This record gives sequence, structure tokens and C-alpha cells, in this order.
Amino acid sequence: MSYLFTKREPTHQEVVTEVSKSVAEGHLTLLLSRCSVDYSGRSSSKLGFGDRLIVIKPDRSIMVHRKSGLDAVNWQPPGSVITVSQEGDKTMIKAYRPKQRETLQLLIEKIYVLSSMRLVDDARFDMLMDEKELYQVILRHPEMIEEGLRITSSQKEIGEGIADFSAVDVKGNYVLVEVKKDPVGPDAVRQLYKYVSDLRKTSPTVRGILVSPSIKKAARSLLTALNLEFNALDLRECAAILEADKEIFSEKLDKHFSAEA
Amino acid sequence: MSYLFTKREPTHQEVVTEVSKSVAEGHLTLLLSRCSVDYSGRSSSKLGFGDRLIVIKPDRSIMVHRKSGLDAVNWQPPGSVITVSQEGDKTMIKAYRPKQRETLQLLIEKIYVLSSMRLVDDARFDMLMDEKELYQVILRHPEMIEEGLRITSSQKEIGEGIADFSAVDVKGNYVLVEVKKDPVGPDAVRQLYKYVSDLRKTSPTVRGILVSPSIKKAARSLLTALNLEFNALDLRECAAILEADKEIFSEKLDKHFSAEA
DNA sequence: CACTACATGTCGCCC
DNA sequence: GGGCGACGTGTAGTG
Repeated sequence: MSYLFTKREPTHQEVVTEVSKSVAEGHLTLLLSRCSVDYSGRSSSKLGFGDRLIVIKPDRSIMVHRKSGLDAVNWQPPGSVITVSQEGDKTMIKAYRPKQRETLQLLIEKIYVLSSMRLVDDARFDMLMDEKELYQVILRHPEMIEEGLRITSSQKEIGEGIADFSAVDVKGNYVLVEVKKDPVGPDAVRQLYKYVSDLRKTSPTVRGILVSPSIKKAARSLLTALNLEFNALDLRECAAILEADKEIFSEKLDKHFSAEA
Repeated sequence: MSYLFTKREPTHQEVVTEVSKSVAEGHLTLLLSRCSVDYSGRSSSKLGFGDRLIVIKPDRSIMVHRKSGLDAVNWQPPGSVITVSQEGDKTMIKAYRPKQRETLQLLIEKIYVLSSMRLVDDARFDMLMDEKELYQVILRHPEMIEEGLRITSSQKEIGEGIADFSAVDVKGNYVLVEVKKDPVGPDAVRQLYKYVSDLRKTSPTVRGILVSPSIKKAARSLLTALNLEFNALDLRECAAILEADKEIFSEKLDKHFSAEA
């Protein structure tokens, strides 16, 4: 059964004992507390006293969250050396990263709730429709970009960069394709242009196609100026195609196994 | 006095009631629970059941943290529409962002701890030695970059971007300066080049200087190829200068007030 | 609201 | 271990 300790308004002595134990045992540690925070390392920061949530994970990462925003106001990445001690009538938590010589210090004035728990969690996280999956969809369905397009290679090295796809269009022109999951800005256009201009030195008819859900205004004008092309891509459509492909794949698997049986 | 509710192993009914109330009142809501997570929006993801920490902040942002890593495995930014309901023998929390049509769904099987608290926190967060403070040092001490350099403007708009400083060197050449707090890679070089190339169209002698603690190898070669320059910047030296400047400033303040007295 | 640039970004991949 | 780029990046500043 899962270990769980939780206590409302523990004493500083209890906090030192329980948090030390919790960190040592590799439990998740939660503190709702009034604390101040000092950080020094790659940058440095100071934060006076206020109510915050402190989270220490089994990988010895630590976060201090204020009442708003997704980001922690202060933190220390996994692998920090975490110590807890009593400093007069307060509790001090230090998180130190030796290699970066980074220090995070929490001075805790008052503890509202302390919780410590062993998290049991072996589930796999499945992210769908990231850039890798987009590649798969395009690889199997190049007609999404242009009718008759034939992909000749992926992750093609061009000079010092890598273009997503090289291909040949229906008229036999060489085509470079750069895929972006997000609306593209001018930087993506320049990236594609770098690859295309390298190849245009030898064969001037090389086409460059930028593929993305949408293109920003500044990028559009740069694109046309550089004689490149843009192709809109519906992410939801891609997801649907991917799902359909997976079903076909599992059907094939079924046939395979029923043939074996 | 601060509102605080915390309960070990509450029923689903209690969770629905208390979390709804907590979100409505603008409290911080914490759930240590066994849950599964489905996300759909800019991308989509699935995560099976496991023990996780759920945090809902007063700004109606929500995070789901697993046992390791600084990043939440799933989240929804501030301003989400958060609903809690009972679904058979489980609790469902939905966080929806109408504009992006993004949905996060948590199906909670078991609740270990529920806490809800009003966070009182008005402290100011002071970040030292970020890029803004670096700007101040360079503005007041342009000789750190180059003897005789005279800064003519900061945050100068160049075409579609903004260069950190424009300046004139001792020989009267126009100079663009880009400042980076971190060791620079090729992206920073490209950024500077973008600004410089815009201006070189009209006056080819424009210089571009990248200022940063250090430069990565790939960035160095790109830099020289593009006829740009690099200037190392000692962050600790900058911090020292900033401190010294602050002392001078406070001395001036002292004089000011003693003169008034 | 859109676009740009910053971040103690963090994280994973590849060399 | 360092370099490099993606991220559902988030966040602030600006027009």
C-alpha cells in the first residue's frame, strides 16, 4: 500500500524530520507554507515572505509556486542536493546543484500543511501529433502537400543543416520541404531558404515548400520575395489520417495473427 | 486569518463540493490522487492511471505533475474554464480554453489528499542580472564592449525586429549590438545578422557585435562567415559594476536629502 | 489581438 | 558530456 503522511500545521521540528525522511525515501513532498526565497546561480533573485506551494519530487527537483502562473517562481532541476534544517524559529530548505554552483534557499516561517507520499505511476505518456508524427503522415501521404509529389528522402543533409524532406514533383523538379507544426515566422522561411539557395547554385529550378498550419504576414512577404512556396496543413486532418492509418495497421496485425493461428 | 481546508481521503462527493468551492473562491486547490489524463488541442495526448499531483491556481490555471521532472505532464494556462463533476464512481475535472478549443480532462479514481487554501502573497519578485539589468550596465559603460563606442539608441527597430543597441564606433562606423545573457548559439548570430543585413543594404560598412559571456563553436564560424564580431562579457564583472553604480546612486540620494535638511 | 524576444527556460536527441 | 533544436513551450512588452 502507498505510503502517505499529511499533517495540518506541523511544528518546525516535525517539518525537518518528515521532509528529510520524505526526500530520503524518494517520496513526493508538498508544503503549503509562508516562506521567502533566495536564488543565486545562472542568475539571481530575491522574493520576500508570502504564502506559497513548495513541491519536492522524488528526482530531487524542487519548485516554489505562487498563486498565479504556470511557471514556478523559483526552482531547482532534478538531481539537486536538498537539505532541511531548523534556523531559530524557522525552517530552512536548501537545494544546491554542485556542478552549476546554483543555490536555492527557502526560509519557511509558517507551515500550513505538510504532505508526503510515495507516487506509484508507471503509465506511458502518449503524445499524438508532434512533429515526428507529422513526418509520418507526410511520408505516407505526400499528396497532402501536392498531387503527384514523390518523396525521395527525409532528414536530408544540406550543407550544415537538415531539410525535413527532399522530393520530386510531377514535372520532375527537385523539391525541398520544411515542415513546422506551429504557424511559421520569418525565421522558418530563412531556414528553408538557406537549404534551397545552397542547391539553387547548381540547379536553379529547385523548389522550396514550407508546410505548416499557417504563415505569419512578415513571413509571407519574405517567402514570395525569395521565390519559395507555402502549403497550409490542417493538423486535425493529419490526426484523422493518422488514426485511420493506425486502424489499417491493426487490421493487418489481426490478419497476420489469424493467419498464424 | 487565511482560509484552509485539508482532508485525507475525502469522498468523491466531498471532492466535487470542495474543489468547486475552492475554484469559485479563488483558492489554491491541491489534489494528491490517482487519475488518468486526456488532452486535446494544439496537440493531443493520453495518459493512463497513476498517482499524480494536481494543482489548480486562483488564476484558473491547472497543472498535473508526475513523480519526476520540472514540467507538468499536462496543464492548461490561466483563464481556463474549470468544472468538477462526479462520473459514476469517479470524479471528472475538465479544464477548457474556449478560444483555443483546448480541453484537458482528468478522471480521478482515488483521492489521497485534498487541500484548498487562500494564498496571501504580495511580495515583489526581484530578478537580478537578467537581460534588462545587463542593458543598464552596457548603457552606462559602453566601453565594456569597445573603447570609444557611443550608444545612440536602445531597443532600435530594424525592419521587422528590434536590435538591443545601435551605436557609433570611434571611427564613425554605425554599429549594431545584440546582447545575450547566455552563451550564444547560431540562432543569436542569425538574429544579429538579420538586423545588420537590413542596414547593410543601404550602408555596407555597418558592424554587428554580439555581446555575451561566451560563444559556441558553431556560432563562432557562422559569425566570422557573416563578417560579424563577438565580444565576451563577464557577468560577475557586470554585477560588480551594477553594485558600484547603485552605491554611487544612493550616495547621491544621501547628498540630496542632506542638502534638503 | 498579433508579433517579437526572453527564459535560472526544460527536455530529449545525437555526436 | 556538450551542442542543438523543439516545446501543447509560458510570459512580458509593444503596436
